[in-house]
Amino acid sequence: MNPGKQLDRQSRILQAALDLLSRHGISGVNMRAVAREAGVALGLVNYYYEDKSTLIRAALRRIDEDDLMLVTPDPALPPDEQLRQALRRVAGPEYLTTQYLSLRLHLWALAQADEGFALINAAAFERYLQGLATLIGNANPELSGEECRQRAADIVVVQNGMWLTALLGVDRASIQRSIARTEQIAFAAAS
Amino acid sequence: MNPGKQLDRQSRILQAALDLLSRHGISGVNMRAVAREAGVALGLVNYYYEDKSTLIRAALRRIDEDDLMLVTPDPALPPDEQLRQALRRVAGPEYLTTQYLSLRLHLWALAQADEGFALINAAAFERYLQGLATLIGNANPELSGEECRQRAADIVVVQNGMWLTALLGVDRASIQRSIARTEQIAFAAAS
DNA sequence: GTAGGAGTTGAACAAGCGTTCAAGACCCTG
DNA sequence: CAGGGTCTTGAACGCTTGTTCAACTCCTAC
Repeated sequence: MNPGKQLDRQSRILQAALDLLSRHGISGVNMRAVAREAGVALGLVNYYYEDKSTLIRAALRRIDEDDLMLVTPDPALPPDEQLRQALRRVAGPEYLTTQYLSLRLHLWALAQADEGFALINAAAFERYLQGLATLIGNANPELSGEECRQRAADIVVVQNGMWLTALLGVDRASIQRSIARTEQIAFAAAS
Repeated sequence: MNPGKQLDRQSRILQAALDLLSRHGISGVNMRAVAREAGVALGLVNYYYEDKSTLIRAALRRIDEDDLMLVTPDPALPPDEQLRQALRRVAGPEYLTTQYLSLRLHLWALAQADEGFALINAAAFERYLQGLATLIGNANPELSGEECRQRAADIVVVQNGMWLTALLGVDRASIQRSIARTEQIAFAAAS
C-alpha cells in the first residue's frame, strides 16, 4: 500500500474531472481528457472509478459536501452571527468564482438529465435546507420549526438566483443587495 | 416549393431537439436521436441545420424569444398592471413546467461551456433586463433610469432563483412568496 | 531475493458520433 | 410528358468515445 500516493492520484483524477466539467461542460468530460488533465494514463481512470458514471457521481458528492459546509456553524460564534456568516459566505470570494458557479450549474443540469444524479442532488439540497433552517431557529428561538423552514426555502430561492445570475455577469452591487435581502428574511420579526 | 410542409418538418426538427435537450441534456441531443424524435431521416436534420452547432444555436434563440415575451407589455393595460402581469407570468403554468425550466437550465449550462452560445445568451439576458427596467419605469415614472435597472437586476436574481429552485422541487408556497417579493421590489417607494 | 499484491500503462475493441453524398421522391411549370 | 428545382432518404466514411485487458513497474512481507 502507498496511501499517500494513491490518494494523490485518485484525487487528482477527481479534480481533473471537476475542472473539465467546470470549463467545458459534460461534453468536455471524457475519460481520455480526464486522464490527460490529471497527467495519468487512460486505464487508471477506470481503475479508480469503475465507470464514467461513478466518476461523475463522485464529483457530484464532492460539490454537495462543499455546499453543506456553507451552513455548518462555527461553534465559537453566537447563534445570530453563525447565521449571518452563513448567509454572507455564499457571496464570499471562494464561492462566487466563475469556476465554482459553472461547476454547480453543470452538475444541476446533469442531475436534471439523469435520475440517479438527481437523487444525490435532491438529498444534498434537503440537507442544506435543513441546515439553514436550524441556523435560523438557533438565531430566532421564538420561531416555530415550520416558520424556520419557510424562511430557509425563501432564502435558498434568492441564493440560487444569486449564484445563477452571477454567472450571467450581473453587477456585484446587485449581489450585495440580494445578500442583504436574505438577511432581512432570516432576521425578520415573527409574523 | 411547399412552404407549409417545409416549415412543418423544420420546426418539428427544432422541437425534437428542444424536447431531447429538456429530457436528457446535451448528451441526449445527437443527430440520430433528433431525427428519430422528429420522425424524419437522419440526413434531413443536416439539410435544414448545417451543423449540430447551428441546430443548438437555433434552439437557444428560440428559448430567448420566449423569455423576451415575458416582458413584452400588453398595451391594453395600465402600466402598473403591465408590470404586475409580467412579474406573475414567470410563475404561470406555461413557464413553470419541468420541461421548460429544465430546458433553460441545459441551455444555460451550454452557454457556460461554449463562448458562441454565451454571446447569444448574454444578449438575450440584457434585452430581458432592459425590458423589465422599462416596465418598471413606466409603472413608476418618478424613478430614475438607473434605479429602474437596479430594481430589474434585483428582480431577475429572485426570478432566476425561482426557476432554478422550482426544478429542485421546492414547494409552490415558497414560489408564491418569492413572486410577492419581486412585486415588493418593483413597487417600493422611491428611496 | 523473491513471491505477490497494488498501482499503472497504452493498445485494442465495439459502439456511437457528426457529416457527406449519391440516389430517389415529390411537385410545380412549360 | 419531360424537365428541374426542392425535399427526403439511408448507407457510408472517418473519428471519438467508454471499457477491457494483458503486460509492466513498484513496493512490501517473509
